[in-house]
Amino acid sequence: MRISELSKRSGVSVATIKFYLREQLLPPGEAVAATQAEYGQAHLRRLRLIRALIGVRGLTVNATRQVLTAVSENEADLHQVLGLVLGVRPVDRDEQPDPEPDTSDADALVTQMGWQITQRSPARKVLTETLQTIRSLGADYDWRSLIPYAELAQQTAVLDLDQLDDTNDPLEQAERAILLTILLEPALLALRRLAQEHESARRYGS
Amino acid sequence: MRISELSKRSGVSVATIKFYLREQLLPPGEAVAATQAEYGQAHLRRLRLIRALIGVRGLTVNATRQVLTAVSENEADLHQVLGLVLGVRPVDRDEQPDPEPDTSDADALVTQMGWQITQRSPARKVLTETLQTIRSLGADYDWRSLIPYAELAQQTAVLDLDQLDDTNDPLEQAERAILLTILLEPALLALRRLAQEHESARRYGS
DNA sequence: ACAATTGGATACTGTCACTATCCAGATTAG
DNA sequence: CTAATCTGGATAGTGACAGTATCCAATTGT
Repeated sequence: MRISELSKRSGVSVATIKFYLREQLLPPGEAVAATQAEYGQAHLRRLRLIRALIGVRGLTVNATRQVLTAVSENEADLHQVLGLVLGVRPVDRDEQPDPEPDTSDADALVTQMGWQITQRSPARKVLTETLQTIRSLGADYDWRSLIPYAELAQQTAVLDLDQLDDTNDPLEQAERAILLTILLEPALLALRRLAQEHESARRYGS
Repeated sequence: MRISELSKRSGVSVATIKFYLREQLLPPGEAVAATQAEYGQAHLRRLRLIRALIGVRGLTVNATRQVLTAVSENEADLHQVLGLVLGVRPVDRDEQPDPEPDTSDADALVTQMGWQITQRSPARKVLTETLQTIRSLGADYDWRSLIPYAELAQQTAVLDLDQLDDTNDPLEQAERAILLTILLEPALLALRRLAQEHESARRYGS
């Protein structure tokens, strides 16, 4: 398969495919001549995954590369892959992470829930920052307010991980981990918004 | 309070405040002379809210303006405010929404759940698109797979709306609606990631 | 009186995800 | 065989977005 066919089958322009090759999101095809390379099904598959992560979930190119390399370098160890995939920062503005970001709210919550989590999970920072922001807006809100949410999150996580046991192929597990952890996120937020709308209609509706 | 004091108290640069004024995210101060205006507590409060929506949640300036005007124009009707806030598109690339976006997956799910939702909720489209993407990546996934998630989302929504009943002031309710629906989103995703990491450690951990 | 600050207009910057153009070599249609 | 097309690779340009920076004349504070 040459680049133009890859483009046709994926619906991604040749220029964009070249861009992904340059950015090392897509591995180069097998060079068959100085100006000719061959691409396979794996490329098509990966290209679709890239489009999903960037287009649907809105990951940056950098974050996407982190996810993809994490998966291809650690296919064997599902727990490791999950850790790496989960460790990808939702927004990675700063290059230098602060040596000691404040995570006190998250720490308290994690302890209370009895969760076993590495200290450097970016989610800790996100959680603490969001809570600080909400408090700075005058609401009376701390980690205790989130405990009911945390319990629902735990049930969600059980649902998620159950679906990884369906298959035994490590590569497929790794890819499914991406789908379930990252790609499902917009859908879960959409579900919450729909449920909120329903609940709002039920309580205050005309 | 003049603009420089507003800047100091909010931590937002004068240039950026001017930008928000230009973009009509922040209402103009009370003009006291040709080159002098007075800002009050409401401005400070709103400025912090703007920063939270743009900085923490990553809304665009346009989406932020939609949320803020929705709130200030419909303070009275909480259900209406919620509808407008929930209707803000997470990403608003296209100006012209397709006349008939495919929402079949979401429709089936909404019906199954017995939810009462307007047809034009953007969440329907997000949901359907995400499912289509996941399927195009080869996974066997449809709206039925989301039912357990939808039930958890419903419980989440109940938690959310319970917290709006704490106060009776419409303005405060509207602002709290923003905090709970929009600003809490990154925190909920962070909670899910933490729970996933814990569950992964529990199942496959060292 | 005079340096500093203000609101407002205009122009500029940096980032990001592409997109377009060129080029020499390779392939294919006639 | 040759002409039109396509290829991978390098380099430069685009458009959207969220700010920044600079100027200006009109106030202020001191």
